[in-house]
Amino acid sequence: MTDSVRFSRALRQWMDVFMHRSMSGWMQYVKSSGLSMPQFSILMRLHYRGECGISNLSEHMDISAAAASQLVDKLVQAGLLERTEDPHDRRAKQVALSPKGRDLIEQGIQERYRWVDGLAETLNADEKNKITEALDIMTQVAQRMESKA
Amino acid sequence: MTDSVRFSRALRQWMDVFMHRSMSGWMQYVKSSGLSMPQFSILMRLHYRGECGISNLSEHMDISAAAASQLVDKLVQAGLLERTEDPHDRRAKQVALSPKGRDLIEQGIQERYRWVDGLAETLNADEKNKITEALDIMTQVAQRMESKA
DNA sequence: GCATATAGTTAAGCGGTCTTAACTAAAAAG
DNA sequence: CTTTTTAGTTAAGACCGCTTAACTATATGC
Repeated sequence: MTDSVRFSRALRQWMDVFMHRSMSGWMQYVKSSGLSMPQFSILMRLHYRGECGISNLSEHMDISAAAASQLVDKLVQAGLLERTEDPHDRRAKQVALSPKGRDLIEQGIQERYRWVDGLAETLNADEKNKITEALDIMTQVAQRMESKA
Repeated sequence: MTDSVRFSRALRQWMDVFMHRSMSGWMQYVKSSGLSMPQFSILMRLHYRGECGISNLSEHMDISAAAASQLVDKLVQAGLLERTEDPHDRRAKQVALSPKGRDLIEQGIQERYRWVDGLAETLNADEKNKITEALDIMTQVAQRMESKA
C-alpha cells in the first residue's frame, strides 16, 4: 500500500514537471508557427492518424462540419494540407498533410525531443538503464489502457 | 552509447503516449469548463505561482497589458478571480484565484491524476518500486535543468 | 513641485473560430 | 426511378481575443 502511495506521488510530481515544461514548449511552437491552435490540432491529428475526411475531423475535434471545412480550407490555402477527392465516394474528400505540413509538425516534435535528450546527458549509465526499464513498462501499460478505453 | 539510444527511445515513446493522453484530457476539461484557453491559462498560472499583478501576467503570457486586463476582468465577473488593490502601490492590482476558481483548477488536476492512478492498479509491487525510483531521478534532473535554463 | 515613468483601464477595430441555415452533389434505400 | 441520407461548401452573424491609442491615477527622479 505504501508502495502505491509512493508510486502515485512520484508519478504526479513527474507529471507536473513534465507537463509544465512540455506544454509551454508546445504552446510556444504553435505560436511561432503563426497557426491557431485548432489549425495546429488538425495537422497533429493528420500526422498521427493519417489522412481522413472532413466529417471524421469534425467528429473527433467536436466542431461542426462547417467549421472543419473552413479550417481545412485555410490550411490548404497555406499549402500545409492537400485536399483530394475520394475515388470511392465522390462526395467525400481526403485530407492529408502536404510535405510542407509534414515538415512543420515533425520539426515541432523534434523540438519536444530535444529537451528530453538534454535529460539524458546528465544521467549515468546505471540511471539510464533503470529509467529505460521503468519507462518501457509504463508505456506498455498506458498503451494497454488506451486500447481498452 | 547504446544505453543512451535505448533511453532516448524509451523516453520518446513514453512522451508520445503520455502527451497524447494528457493533452486530450486537458483540452476536454478546458472545453467543459466553458472557459477559453487563455482564460484557463491565467487560472493555471495563478494556481501554480500564486497571486500577481496584471503586468506580470501580461509579460509571461506574451500579450499586451490591455489584453491581460480584459481577460482578468471577465474572470472576475465570472467569480473565478479576485482583484484587489496592492496596499504598497495603489496603481497596482493583486489578482488571485477565488475559492470557486481554485476549485475549478484543482478538480482539473485531480482528473489528470485519476488516469495516472489507473496505471498504478495494473502494476505489481516490484514494478512500482522500480518506476518510483526512476521517476524520482527524472524529476530531480528535470527540476535542476529547469532552474538552470 | 514638476516632469516622467509605471500600472492599469477603456474603446475601436481587426481577424479568428464557431454556429446555424441554405445549398450542391453524390450515394443508398425503397 | 424517385426519395432520402450523407459529405462537404458557403454565407451571415455572434463572440472572442488581441492590438493600438487615448486616458486616469499613482509613484519616482531631479
